[in-house]
Amino acid sequence: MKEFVLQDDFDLSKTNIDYRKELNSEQLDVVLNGDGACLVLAGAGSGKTRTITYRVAYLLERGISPENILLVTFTNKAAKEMLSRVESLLGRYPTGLWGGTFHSIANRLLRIYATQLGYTPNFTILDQEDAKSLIKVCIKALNVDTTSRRFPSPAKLHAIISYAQNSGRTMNDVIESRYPNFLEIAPVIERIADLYADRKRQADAMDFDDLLLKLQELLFHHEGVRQKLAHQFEYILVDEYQDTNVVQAQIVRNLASEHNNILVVGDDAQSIYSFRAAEIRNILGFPQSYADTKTFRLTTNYRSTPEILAVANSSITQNKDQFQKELTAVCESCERPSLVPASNANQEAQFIAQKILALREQGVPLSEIAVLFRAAFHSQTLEFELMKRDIPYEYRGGLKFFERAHVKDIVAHLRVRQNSRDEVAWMRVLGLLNGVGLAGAEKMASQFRDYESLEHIVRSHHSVPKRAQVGWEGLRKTLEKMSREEHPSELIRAVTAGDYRDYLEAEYPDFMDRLEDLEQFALFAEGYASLQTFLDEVSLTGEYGALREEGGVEEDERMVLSTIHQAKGLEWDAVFVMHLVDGKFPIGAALDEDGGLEEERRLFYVATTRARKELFFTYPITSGYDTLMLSQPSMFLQELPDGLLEEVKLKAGISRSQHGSFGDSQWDESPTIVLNDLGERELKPVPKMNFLRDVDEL
DNA sequence: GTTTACGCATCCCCG
DNA sequence: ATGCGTAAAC
Repeated sequence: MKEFVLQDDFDLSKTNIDYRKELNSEQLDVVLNGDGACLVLAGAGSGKTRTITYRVAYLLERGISPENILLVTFTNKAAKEMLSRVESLLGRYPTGLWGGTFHSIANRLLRIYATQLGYTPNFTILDQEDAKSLIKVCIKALNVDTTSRRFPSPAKLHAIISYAQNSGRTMNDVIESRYPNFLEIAPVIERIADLYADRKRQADAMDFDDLLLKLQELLFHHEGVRQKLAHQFEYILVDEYQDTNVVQAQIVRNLASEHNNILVVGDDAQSIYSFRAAEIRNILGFPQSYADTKTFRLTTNYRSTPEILAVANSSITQNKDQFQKELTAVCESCERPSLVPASNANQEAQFIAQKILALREQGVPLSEIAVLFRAAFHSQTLEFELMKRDIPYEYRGGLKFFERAHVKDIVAHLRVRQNSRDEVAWMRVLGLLNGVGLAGAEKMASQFRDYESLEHIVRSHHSVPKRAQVGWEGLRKTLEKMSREEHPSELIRAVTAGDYRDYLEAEYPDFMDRLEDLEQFALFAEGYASLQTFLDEVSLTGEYGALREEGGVEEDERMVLSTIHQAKGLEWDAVFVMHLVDGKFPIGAALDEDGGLEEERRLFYVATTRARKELFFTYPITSGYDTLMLSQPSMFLQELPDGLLEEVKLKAGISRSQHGSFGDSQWDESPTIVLNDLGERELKPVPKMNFLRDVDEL
């Protein structure tokens, strides 16, 4: 056992926590010797979160003030979880500790220093959709000819602009290397990008990229601020460092520039955010960037069975561009992961639903079961199946609650209340009025630009298109009421009590449900003291912080549907990875990109290593409802050596299979897949009745 | 010139 | 289901 050099001024026997007992030697080493520049290479399931949590607790026990510690995590949820674990370790919540994502930390700091950068402290945050609509306005304002072949969509344009900013490269460079087909229109794209930046300025607004960029700008150009902050953050810990980009790395470097106590944790095998310009060299080159870096390795996997790890280890060795590593399992042996070919997406969904029920019978709680997929919309068929069987689930990925149209409408109202220069919000609010489209909204919004506050705008006279006059009068009443209110929940109710209610009723058949949503939203808002904090939370998390109860079902009783990206850092007893066919996973579009295939494989690695005990790989061998198309199983499955997986055959009498326990009679009706003598798959015709039923379910 | 209605393709991943 | 582009009405 390795000996540890302890801090002279600190006696480990006097701590509340028995670090030696609760951590393994690798973890303990990090916790006790994590001062200075430290790189922790932590494999999946190696107790990374545990190590960081104990490290924070240790620092606090050593007498470091919470406000001198900065903990950067990949999601805000992760930060909250870690801090509450610190609380249960220490018996007190580390109030004042800085924890959150890069974006949320940047937001907090920028609210303080906004004026030094030419923004006001109540600047607006633009989300993806806002950014898109502002770019749309810019395209129109520039009179760009978009009819010429293959002009990029606003979303694509934003992706290009965003990538350039996050990678610290020029637009031209990015277009040349990643979007060569847009090379001829590169000058046009740059003009759009410039106008987009101007418009954001004018609206006192930042998009997500600006949050990072402006913070970096602040630290770089304002020496006093850098010194103050770098002095404040005595200890900095960064989780998931393999997914940081160059801007984030610069921010970290600046913030750590006084004390140099910078501890980063990550795993190059789990780098899955290159589309966000994540820079793997940040972690690989960390020892070169920081002198006297101490490197730690966590290589013992406490999460998964050896059989699951064998699959993960074997798969990731196919990647060339990586550190060689192998995770060692300590869990007991169990069954091999299952390989489940289904005849179509519907049967795949049926199998998963059925198996989930069987697992629950065996005593696995629903909250310990997850189904993972590559793209948010891959879960559709499964969702129908789960609803049909009343299996409660929680969906992660895809449209977040705060991104739903009616919620965004309300938020837009709140935003103009907070920042009356917020052009994007105005466009949305005005666009709701009858007779007002893109042009009309812009005409009106441009008149509002010079006013100081909402109150002034409401009291003044504006030229309003004839068709919109009635609508505007209604809106003016709502805004008038809003300018007298302060609290977010009252503001929300002011909107839903006004003309917006009529709009909802006219527009959506399910408007009662939506009104109910908005009342929930107002209730949620009651927990916030200021409008600014509330809006920040809405923009930066996209989802309720605390899970709400739906239909009386609490979190514990629900299984999880999630994209693999969102499943990062999480774990479950039983995991299904679905839609494992070529074209879907690895997803076709990824193969065009440099290193795309290897990133897809890392994604497969992340998915695999989420499972503790049971793992199922499922895929439909056909797709389409009218014309059946045969699909190939994912290459990630095909490239695995024989014997790692247990193939499950779905057919009549399936209860005889080794996995047993789904001998439900309805399987007799299901399409049949058998292996012929050569081991090739034969597809039996799909029974007609069954086929029609499938169609009805759409 | 604008708005809106309608048919069509489309949808990777995130804060 | 959403969002785009195109064509008809205000």
